[in-house]
Parts: sequence; structure tokens; C-alpha cells
Amino acid sequence: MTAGSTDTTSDGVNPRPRGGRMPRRERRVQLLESALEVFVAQGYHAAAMDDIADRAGVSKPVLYQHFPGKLDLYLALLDTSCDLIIDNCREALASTTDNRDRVAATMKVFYSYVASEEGAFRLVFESDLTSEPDVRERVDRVTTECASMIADVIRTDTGLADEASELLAVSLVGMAQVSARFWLAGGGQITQDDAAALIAGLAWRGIRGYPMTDDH
Amino acid sequence: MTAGSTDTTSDGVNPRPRGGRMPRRERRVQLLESALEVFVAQGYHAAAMDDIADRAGVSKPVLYQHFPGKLDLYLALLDTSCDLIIDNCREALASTTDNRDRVAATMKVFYSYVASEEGAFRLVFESDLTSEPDVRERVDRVTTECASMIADVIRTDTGLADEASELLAVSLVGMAQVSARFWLAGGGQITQDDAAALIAGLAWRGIRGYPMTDDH
DNA sequence: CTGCACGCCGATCTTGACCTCCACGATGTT
DNA sequence: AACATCGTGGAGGTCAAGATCGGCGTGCAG
Repeated sequence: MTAGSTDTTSDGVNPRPRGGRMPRRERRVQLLESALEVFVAQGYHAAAMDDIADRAGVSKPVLYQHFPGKLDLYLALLDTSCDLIIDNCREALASTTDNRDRVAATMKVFYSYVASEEGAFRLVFESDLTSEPDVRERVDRVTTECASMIADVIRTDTGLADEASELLAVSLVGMAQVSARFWLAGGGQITQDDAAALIAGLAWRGIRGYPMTDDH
Repeated sequence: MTAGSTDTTSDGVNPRPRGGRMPRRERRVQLLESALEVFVAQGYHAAAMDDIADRAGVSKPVLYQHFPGKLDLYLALLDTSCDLIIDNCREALASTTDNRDRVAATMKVFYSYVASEEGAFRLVFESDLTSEPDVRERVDRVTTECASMIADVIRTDTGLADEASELLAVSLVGMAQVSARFWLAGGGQITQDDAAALIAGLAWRGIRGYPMTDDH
């Protein structure tokens, strides 16, 4: 009655039933799914290749028959996660020409990303492998790419300098990113849409007046 | 001429000259300084206890005579780094009663923190040990504590609900945190004070109008 | 029925990092 | 000036985790 409902061995991640064989392509995507779950739940360092193999219901050698090593596996998942948020951000910015709606749509993208079932955002926003340059480059690229797209809008619509536009855009991305993460951790006191709308309002009030820099 | 100017053994971090003995208290702070340098430069996992000992110019056993283990050493440094930013944030908020100045002062705190020589902010904002609950708790506490103090001001001055105030405050902290980090990574195209003032302006424009929620 | 190919598994190797044991030299005392 | 004491140093143990090798079962062509 204390913990471990029925048969969990480690911490809530029970392996698949060790089913029979499977075609290569299918096995590969299943391995990717299992690896994502384990990396999301435990982080890179705490996740052992044994855990991933057990989670997939296979043995460790098959994992190495599909991926050269742990880092490659992680980078594959990280790449798809990074591309997802960047593409969604691009689509949100292109979905309208009204900047107020742009802000709202982009904020919704971040909140949806964080709220998605798989939790892939943890690879991007809470990675524990930033010492690896390949990982660092991809993680930073999410912020810089999203910010760059936003900065284009800011620059063209306000005439601010490049560096100022970039910094403002990075601020907005940071606001979206960490507020969404802590909204999720907060446990849903506020609806996802309400939270996104609240922070979108904050962001819009912040940038809507530029480039006039002075008022009190 | 390629690399390793004169005598560096690993990667640009040359050890101290293996000087003689030292009183315990002094040795301890020297070990903490050396450990901070190594952890900041390489992250937790990539940093070996040998590296820290070499950096301090002592042998490994003396390290274990001062700290029970690697994690304890890291947590000691992390605690001081977390307390530093939290205390500075508190002081900035208490330094004035004008909310516009409060925002500017708090923003300056984050930029100064990130720009400080030792780079201790990397332990807080870029830790690679978030899988450890002790570390995760401390890292998250920085954001939640700072946000909580800001949320108090927002709540009392606007009458917004608790959850909304907290979320807005977290957004401001996130904005400060990631914009400061990327400003530093950007290489100083903008002055520290200019950057802080720019983002403070963005933040102030965002929150100054609450709680009236509707305008276009 | 028999040989072959394919995918899979148990058991093992190796590396690397955290963490301690025996010798040495400096310091304070008589 | 000689000796006891204590801190220091190099070398080694342990263990976890990434990466790998021979054997097994299944399905199919001949």
C-alpha cells in the first residue's frame, strides 16, 4: 500500500511485456518513444541505457543495433523537439499580421508545447547535458531562432536597432518559456488558455508602444 | 603556438603552484573558490574531483577532509549563489517604493549577477544536475522566491488574484533571467546598463497598467 | 524434412570517476 | 639539536554504466 502499485521495479516506469519480434522500422520508432519517456522522466545522466531497453521491452544490444550510442539517441530526440517548437513558433507568427494576435498566438504555442503529453520540452528547456557543445548549440538555437523571428517583426514595425530588437525578442521568449514551465509545475490552478492570455497581455502591453521610449 | 600557452595540463585551467600548508579556514575557502571555478567552467558532471584538487594545488584527500563528497561541495556553492541573487532581489525591491524604480533596480540585479566575474550564475541558471532533487529544489527556489516577493508587490498594488500575480511575477523573472544570459552570450554589443534599462522598460510597460485588463 | 538467415538475448569487458591506505616532510618541544 | 605529531601525497579499490560477443528461437526456401 505504500508505493509500487503492482510490479514497478524502479520508479513508476514499468517495462513493456517483452513482446516478440518486430520489423526494424517499427522497432526503431518504438525505441525512440521509450527513450523519450525515460529521458523526460530522469534526465540524460540519470537515464541508463538499460532503463531505455527495459522500457522498450527489449535487450540492450538491440538498442545499439539501432543507434550508435547514447548521445546520438539523445540528439535525435532533441532535434525533433527543437524543430517542433521552432516550426510552431514560425507558423504562429505567420498566422496573422496583427501584432497583438501574433503575441497571443506565439504565447499559446509555448504553453501548448509545455503542456503536451510527451513532455519533450524538458529536453529543450531543462536539459542536463548543456556541457556537451552539440546539445548546447541546439538548445540555444531554439531561443535564438524564435527570438530572431520575433525580432524581425519588432525591427520592421518599430525601426529599433538590431541588437535592441533581438534583446527584446529574447526577453519575450524567456517570459513565455519560464512562465509556461512554472505554470505547469504549479499544478493547473489556472487554465492553460487563461495563463497564456494573461502573459500574452503582459507581453503585448510591454512591446506595443515601441519605439517611443519615454513615458511615465 | 597552437594551444596551451606555457604549462596548462587540461584546458586552460592551470593549477596553483602547490604551495605549502595553510590554516583550515583559509584552505576551505580556497577549495570553495577552486571548486567554483571548475564547476563553472566544466559543469558538474564533467568536473572531476581531481580537477578541483589540482586547481587548488592540493591532493585529493584534503578535499575529502573538508567536504564529505562531490555533491556536498556543489550544494555549498549552489546555496551561496542562490542566496546571493535572492537577497539582492529582496534588497532591490525594498530600496524604493516607486514600482517603476523597483523594476529597474531588480533588472539591474539580474544583469549584475550574470555579469559577475565568478560566473556563479551558471550553477543556478545552467545547472546540469537538475535530476538531483536537492539541486532542483534550490534552483527552482530562486525563481519562486524572487517571483513571490515580486508577486506580493503586484498583488497589494493591483488587487489581482494570487495565482495571476505569481504567474506575472514568474514571467518577469524569466524575462530578466534569460535576457540577461543571452545578453552576456551576445558578447557585449550593448552596455550592461543599457540592456538592463531596455528590458526594465519592457517589463514596466507590461505591468504598469494592471489590473485594468482591457484595451486595444 | 532440413539448412539458412534474421533478429534477439544473457553474460561479459572496459573505462572512468568517486573515494581511501601507507610513506614523507615540516613544525613545536625539551 | 633530536624526536614525536600531524598534515600531505601518490597509488590503489570499488562500482556503476556504456558498449559488445557467442548462443537461441523462429520462419521460410528447397
